[in-house]
Amino acid sequence: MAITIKKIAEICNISRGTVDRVLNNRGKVKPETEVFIRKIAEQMGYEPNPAGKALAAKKKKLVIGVLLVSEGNPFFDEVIRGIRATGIEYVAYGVRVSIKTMCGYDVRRQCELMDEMKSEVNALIINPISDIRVCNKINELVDHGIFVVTVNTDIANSKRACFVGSDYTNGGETACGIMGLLMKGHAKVGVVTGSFKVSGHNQRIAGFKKIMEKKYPEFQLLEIMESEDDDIRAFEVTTKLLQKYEEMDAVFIVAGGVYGVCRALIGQAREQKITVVSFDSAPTTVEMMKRHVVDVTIYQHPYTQGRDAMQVVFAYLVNGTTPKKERHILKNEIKVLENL
Amino acid sequence: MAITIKKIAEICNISRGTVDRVLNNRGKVKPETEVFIRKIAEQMGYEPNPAGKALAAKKKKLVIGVLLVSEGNPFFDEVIRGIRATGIEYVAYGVRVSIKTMCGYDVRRQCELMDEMKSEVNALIINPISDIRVCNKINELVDHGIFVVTVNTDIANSKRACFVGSDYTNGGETACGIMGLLMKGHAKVGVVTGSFKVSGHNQRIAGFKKIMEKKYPEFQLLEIMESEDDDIRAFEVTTKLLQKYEEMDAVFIVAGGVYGVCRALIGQAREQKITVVSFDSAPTTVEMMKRHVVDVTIYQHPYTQGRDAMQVVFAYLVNGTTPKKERHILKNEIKVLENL
DNA sequence: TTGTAGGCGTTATCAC
DNA sequence: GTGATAACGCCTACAA
Repeated sequence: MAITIKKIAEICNISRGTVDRVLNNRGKVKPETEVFIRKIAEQMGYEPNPAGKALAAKKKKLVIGVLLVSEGNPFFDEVIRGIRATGIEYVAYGVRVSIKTMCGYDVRRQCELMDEMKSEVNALIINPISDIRVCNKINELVDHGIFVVTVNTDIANSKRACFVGSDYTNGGETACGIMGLLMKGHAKVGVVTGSFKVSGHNQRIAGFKKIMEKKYPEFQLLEIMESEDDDIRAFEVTTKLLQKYEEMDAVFIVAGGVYGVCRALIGQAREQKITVVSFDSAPTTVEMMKRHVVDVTIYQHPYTQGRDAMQVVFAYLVNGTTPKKERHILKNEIKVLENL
Repeated sequence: MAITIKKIAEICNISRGTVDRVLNNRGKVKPETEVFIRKIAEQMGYEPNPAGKALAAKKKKLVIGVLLVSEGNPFFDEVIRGIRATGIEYVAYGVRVSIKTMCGYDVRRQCELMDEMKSEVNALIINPISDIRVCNKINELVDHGIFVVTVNTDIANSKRACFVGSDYTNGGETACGIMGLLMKGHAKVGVVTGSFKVSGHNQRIAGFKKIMEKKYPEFQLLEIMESEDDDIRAFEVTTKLLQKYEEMDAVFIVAGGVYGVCRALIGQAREQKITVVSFDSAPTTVEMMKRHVVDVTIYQHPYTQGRDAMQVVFAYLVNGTTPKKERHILKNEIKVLENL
């Protein structure tokens, strides 16, 4: 049988209450007693019992806040589905989930919503906009005692406890790896990225280039265009690419705008001659896979991202466990129509 | 706040003990009282609290038995890793894991080991040999009150509570899907299966054929050979295939023997001209991917299979939850070197 | 057949 | 500062 607070109390000849105060840093303990108790607990290898914690947690009425820049992005529909499904399991532990979504990269709005949540939640799951003001606001919440987990996108040098998402560089590497096989090592590739301002997109491109240089010297990267994750814009830039490069036989779609790119290919009747690798599996992307326009897509486990972020938060709030790894990285998977 | 046993007891004006006896089918309750209590519980939507159950479960010293035909099969090394890692999390709940492994498809031995475990475990995770005697033995354990979960391979018409594994047919479909893309729809395919006696292997072949007929009419399936999951045998049959079919430009490896197949390809200096799709990522398979002999491999999440099987068992034993779905199916993923 | 009570481990609330 | 005690929800002896 493992060591408990009660046992430590007996051994130290003090009450469980005091041991609890020490082990949970609640203060109001004489320094000597504190040191002594800590030593004993350490020595005996005390590990809090998750079931006990969970049972006691019911009274706390914990709230997990979720703040996502997700509106109009089908990827996040899945993330939210994972969060909701997991949240239902947690009601028995007295945990409630409060989800707020927003649309577009509006730094001020994200900070505002975080301010609102500051007094209402015990933890926050967020896909932060990459901006110093958001970073500072996150740090502010953390200092206020809120447990913050970033999901899908991380924010550098912030005090967030954990990041749950995929490895962007590896996503690009994987895209190039499969494209190399599909093209037998020879391709003239057009690239449609989301934005040069989004580091995740740039990382994917860097990963793609890295494998290209290492494994596929016959690959030729024609040009990189920005779609701003917008289908219309994607349609326009792809049309330009097609006109400019008659020889183009592959397209790497780094981010959103998949549908727009495909419509451009179809519009120029080049969709059967060009191999397309994209990311994620939005409904329109799936449709384009069924029409054999998109050949393969790289999948980032959106549902699992939501679920795992919730599990990390739950483990902390209810069981008092801090995540083992500060980055929780999911694999990039390759999907064809058959294993979607 | 959710409804508890205590509340039901108050409402019914009887003791918690009696309510507990009813709700957990322990008998020794007057039929009328039983009916009444059940009605109230139903009405109020009683759901046992997992934390309470977990806490009380500590005294039971539960044992999860694991019986795997796994020796010499690297796929199961990963399954076991998932089981072990998950098991460690469960010691705090008084749950112990007892793993027995065996080698080769020895029905009598598997039944013997199940007999041994019958009196020692509260649940069993097993990859059953497809045989009526094993099926009967499983039913015997279930009738004896043991919660049985099959992992990786299911056994038809048994009383097992849940199956955790992948969809074999879809695995074959996925293999054909990606091969179709790699070969631009034109291939003369040699197939090396494990055994015609193993239904999972046959299902994969059926899935492959299905997509072939539907999507790739130009595919030609040359011949199917059995390797008996043995590298030497695989080497031999592949060598024969190579000699017989000069035109062969693709190989579909349905099960084990990947290394043997690859060595044959290398031996005949055909490895660069032939596209290879295999299953799983044994160390030798990874090596052959690095040497560009195997192009892609289909991945069945072995670690996750182990982990999820444990979670299903835990939820039942400790939280009293029966699995929502009787089949817990993991996706078939496509792996290249970059996203292994 | 039913009721009582203590314990599983942690935590909050008192009283001292 | 510290200690005692009653929850949290469930289970199981044992008593009636």
